[in-house]
Amino acid sequence: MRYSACVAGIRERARTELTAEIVRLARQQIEQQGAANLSLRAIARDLGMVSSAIYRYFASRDELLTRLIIESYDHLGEAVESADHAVKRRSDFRARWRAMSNAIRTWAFANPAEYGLLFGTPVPGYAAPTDTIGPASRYTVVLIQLVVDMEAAGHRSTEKVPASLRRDYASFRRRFEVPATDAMLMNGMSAWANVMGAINLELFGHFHNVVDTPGALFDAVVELQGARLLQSGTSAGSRASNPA
Amino acid sequence: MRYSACVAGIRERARTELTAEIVRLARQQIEQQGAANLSLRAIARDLGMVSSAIYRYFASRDELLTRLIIESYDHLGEAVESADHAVKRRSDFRARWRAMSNAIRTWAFANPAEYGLLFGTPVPGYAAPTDTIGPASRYTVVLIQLVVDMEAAGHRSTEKVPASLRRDYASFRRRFEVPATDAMLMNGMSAWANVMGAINLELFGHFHNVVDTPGALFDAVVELQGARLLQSGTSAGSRASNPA
DNA sequence: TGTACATCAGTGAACGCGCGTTCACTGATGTAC
DNA sequence: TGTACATCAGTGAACGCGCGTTCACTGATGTAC
Repeated sequence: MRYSACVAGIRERARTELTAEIVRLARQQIEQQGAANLSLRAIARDLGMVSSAIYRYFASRDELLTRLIIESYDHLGEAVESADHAVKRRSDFRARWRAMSNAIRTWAFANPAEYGLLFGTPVPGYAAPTDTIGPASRYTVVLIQLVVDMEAAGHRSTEKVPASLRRDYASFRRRFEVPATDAMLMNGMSAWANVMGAINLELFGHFHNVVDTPGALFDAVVELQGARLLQSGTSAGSRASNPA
Repeated sequence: MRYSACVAGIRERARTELTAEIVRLARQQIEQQGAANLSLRAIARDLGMVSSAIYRYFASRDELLTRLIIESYDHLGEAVESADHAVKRRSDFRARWRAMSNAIRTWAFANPAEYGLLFGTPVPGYAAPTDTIGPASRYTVVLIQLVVDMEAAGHRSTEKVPASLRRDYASFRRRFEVPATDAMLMNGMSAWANVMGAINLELFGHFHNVVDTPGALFDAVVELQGARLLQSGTSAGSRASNPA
């Protein structure tokens, strides 16, 4: 048994390989026909297996969907993390903001169906289990960290935060141990919504007949939003207000 | 024949009524199970008719979908228009911005599936015909008009607009006869993306575990964005910069 | 090293359900003379 | 006002396809003695 644990058992290895293959085919399938039409039978067909065989690997269609969602969130998170980490001057907040925004958009356009799975219309009849919460927050952690770092570097937002949000932000700070003021959180979330909105509109075709080079519009939105993030009053030197 | 044209023919009347009924049931159906699962047979069942009867009213499922999309865009457009028109002081741009943003959100939450139909993941296999373009732009016209009115009142945005967008904005101005500077258009589109993003995130459940009163967050985002729209340098008096 | 048993991947048939679309038809409503 | 014909809404059966999930089974791979 120690032996089999080392070599990881030929059966066990086949198992993980086939599981991965199923997931890969599933991803390919939603890329082509949308998540709502994900079909276990079609996957089995592609795999050259009988349809019921899938049930040796996933207990149900929903379980497979959950796996896809979790992996997608993880891929997105990874992309955003590594884009941020690639910015060497950690105090160059504008560059970091640009990097992470572009990472989200790039990932979205490289994997439109997966993006739709995460951020589009929820799949009817599917209720996301709690296991998705962790991975779902991964890419947002990067955004939050940016705000926190900015604050640590002396940036202070002067935006007015409505009273109704103060309690929410207080519990948010506690839950995720985020040392950031209400105003900065506010600012960060607005920036987040801005980027996600621009991507949604572009990816789902709402820039047709509006603008011919939507990529440029996205860049401009990111620049504008970045400038606003930084423009918020800084109590430390003027280090952060150098324009692009 | 003049007679039948006046009373609009009993047959004709029955026809328009049944058509409306089909659309109503279709809308009800996507509200419950999503647009991807819209089923002609189910509608016929609800109607107490045989499934093939639907084909007397719609040539195909896609035609019905198109009808739903067009009507939804129209309802949204109507809601946004009347919210804007309800603001009596036309120069109170902040109030108008608030009114139209809230109208979009209110409509979205009152008709989540229809909103999803318009702004969520596109229905797989469905290609929107050109008839949808007009209605689709209806609500955006209201937003654009706000920007134009602001500009006419002396507001000037100082945002830098990247060269790559200038040609787009030039043709946009020409096509829709919109007398607004690049910078103002830029600003308006960013605001648009911000509102749509916030609604998408909230409606599709991405504020869970982030904030407990997402409505308040939306309001705050709208206020922030409104302030930014107005804060852009004004060359006329200070009339527009009165805070809420 | 070899035998007896347990695990488990994949099979094939079936259950019970869904769907969009076509087509020849009946019978009622409308139209023209 | 009455008759002959055309229009058209709704029927019912069929085509050809899809789906998720269950279940008793075979036969290979792994395990314990």
